[in-house]
Amino acid sequence: MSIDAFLQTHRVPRLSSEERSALEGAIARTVRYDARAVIVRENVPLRQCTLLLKGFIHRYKMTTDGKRQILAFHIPGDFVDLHSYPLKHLEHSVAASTAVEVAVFPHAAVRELTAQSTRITEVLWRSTLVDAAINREWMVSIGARGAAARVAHLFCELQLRLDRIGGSDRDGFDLPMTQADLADALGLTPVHTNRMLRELREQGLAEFRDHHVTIGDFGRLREFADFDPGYLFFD
Amino acid sequence: MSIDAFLQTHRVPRLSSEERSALEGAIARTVRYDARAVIVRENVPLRQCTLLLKGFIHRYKMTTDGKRQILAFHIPGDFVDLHSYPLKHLEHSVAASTAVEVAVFPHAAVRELTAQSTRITEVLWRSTLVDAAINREWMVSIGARGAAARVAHLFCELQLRLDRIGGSDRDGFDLPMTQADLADALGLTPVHTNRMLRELREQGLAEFRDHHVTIGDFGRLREFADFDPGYLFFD
DNA sequence: CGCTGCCTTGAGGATGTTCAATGTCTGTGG
DNA sequence: CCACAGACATTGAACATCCTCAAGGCAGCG
Repeated sequence: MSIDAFLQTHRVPRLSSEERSALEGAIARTVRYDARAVIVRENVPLRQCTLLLKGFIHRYKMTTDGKRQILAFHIPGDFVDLHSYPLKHLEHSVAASTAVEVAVFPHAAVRELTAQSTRITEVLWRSTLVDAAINREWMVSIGARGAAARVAHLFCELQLRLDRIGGSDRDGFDLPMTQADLADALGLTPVHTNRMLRELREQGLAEFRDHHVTIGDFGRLREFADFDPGYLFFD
Repeated sequence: MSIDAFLQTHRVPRLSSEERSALEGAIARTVRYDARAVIVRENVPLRQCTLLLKGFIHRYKMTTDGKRQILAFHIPGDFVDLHSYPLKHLEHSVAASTAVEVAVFPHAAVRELTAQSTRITEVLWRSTLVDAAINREWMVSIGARGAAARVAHLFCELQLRLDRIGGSDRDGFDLPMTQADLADALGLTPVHTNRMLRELREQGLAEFRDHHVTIGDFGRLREFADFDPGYLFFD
C-alpha cells in the first residue's frame, strides 16, 4: 500500500495488480530521517533510489558564493531520486524538509522491474520526466514572472499536487518550509519573499502563516499567478 | 552513422554494434525544417520523437503576458523531444533556431527498442535525464547568479557540449542565436544582455559577434561563471 | 534606395537586494 | 518561574541591479 500516493500521482498508464505488487516488492526497506537531514549528497555514487512516503523533501544546489537554489519540493508519493538509477549519481543534493519516511528501491531491483515490464519502465521513466516538466515551469517562473506571481504560482502548484494525494485541507495545505526556504526556491531574498507574502495577504489571494497556506479563491490566485496545471501531467 | 553525435554525448554505457544498428534502424526518416519553424507545438499529442542531426533547436514556453522563456538549446546529437515518448505530449514548444535536419523516431519504434534491450532503454532514459540536469543548472543560473555570470555560464556549457561532438573551433564556437534569444534563455532583457556581453568583452572573458563566441581563456571564464561541468554527466 | 532586423547606447524608473533593527515564539538551563 | 538564546518573521531605509522607453546605427535585401 505504500506506493498508493505514487500511483495516484501518475495515473497513466494504469498498472495491473501484478505490476503494482512487483513495484511494492522492489522496496528493500523503509527508512526515517530527521528534519534537515541530508539524504543524498551530490556527486556520490548511488545504488538505490528513494520514494517519499511521509513528510516533505527538497532538492537543492549551492553556488560557490554560498547561495542555495532549491530545485524541487517533494511530497509523499514522489520518487525523489529515481533519476539516480540511469544517472548513477546526482549533481545536486537531497534533504529532508521535515521528519520523513522513505521507501528504498535498490537500483538492482529497479533493473529487474524494467527487465520484466516495459509498462512499469514507462511509468517510472514518465515520473522522472514529470519532475523535469516541473523544473521547466520553475524556470519560467524564476525567469519570466514577477516576484508576487512567483510565490502565487508555487502555492497553486503545491495545492494541486497535494490535492491529488489527499494532502490538502478545505482551504489550503500545510507547508512546513520557512520563508527563507521559499525564497531559495523562488530565486528571491527572504526579505522580499516576506513582502510578497504580505501583498498576497493584503490582496486576499493567499496567506502563509504558521506553516499553513490558506487560499481564499483558487481561481483568482491562479489567474494572478498565470498558472496552467498542464505541466503537472495529470491526465 | 547519423546517431554518432548522440552516442558521443552519452558515452555510458557503451553499446554493442547490434544495439547501435537497432537504434539506427528505428529512424523512420529524416526531415528538414527552415530556421524559426515550429517543430512541436505544446499540448499536441505526439507519435514520434526527433533527434537533431544538423543545426540548432530550442525549446520554449510563453507566459500569458507574452514573455518567452527558452528552456533549452539543442545541438546535433541531442534527442530533442524524446521525453514525448513517455509523456505523450509536451507542455512546451520546440522550434528550429537555424535550418535543421532531424531524424524521426516513431514512438512505436522506440517502444520496440525498449522492449528488446534494457541497455538501450537506459541510454535513452538517461539522455532525457541529462537534459533535466541541464534544466536544473539553468534554474540555478537564473535564480542565483548575476546577469554577467549567467551569460558566461551559458557560454561555458555550450563550449563543452559542442567540443564533445566536434562542433567547436580552436577558440570558441558558432552560436546562431540573436541577443534577444540569449536574453529569453537567461531571464534577462535584450538590452541588459547586450550590456553584459560588452562587460565580458571588456574584461577579456568572451566575445559574441557575428554569431560566433570567442573565448580567450576558458579557465578564467569558467571561474567567473561559477561553472562546474559535472551536471553535463560526461563520465 | 528604403525597408527590416538586429545591435548599441542613454536616461530614468521599477523591482528586488542589502543592511540593520525589532518583535515573537519556543525551548533550555539556572 | 524567569532569563536567555536561537530561529524565524517583519519592517524601514538606502542601494544595486535590471528593466523600460527611446533613439540611432549598421548591414542585408528586395
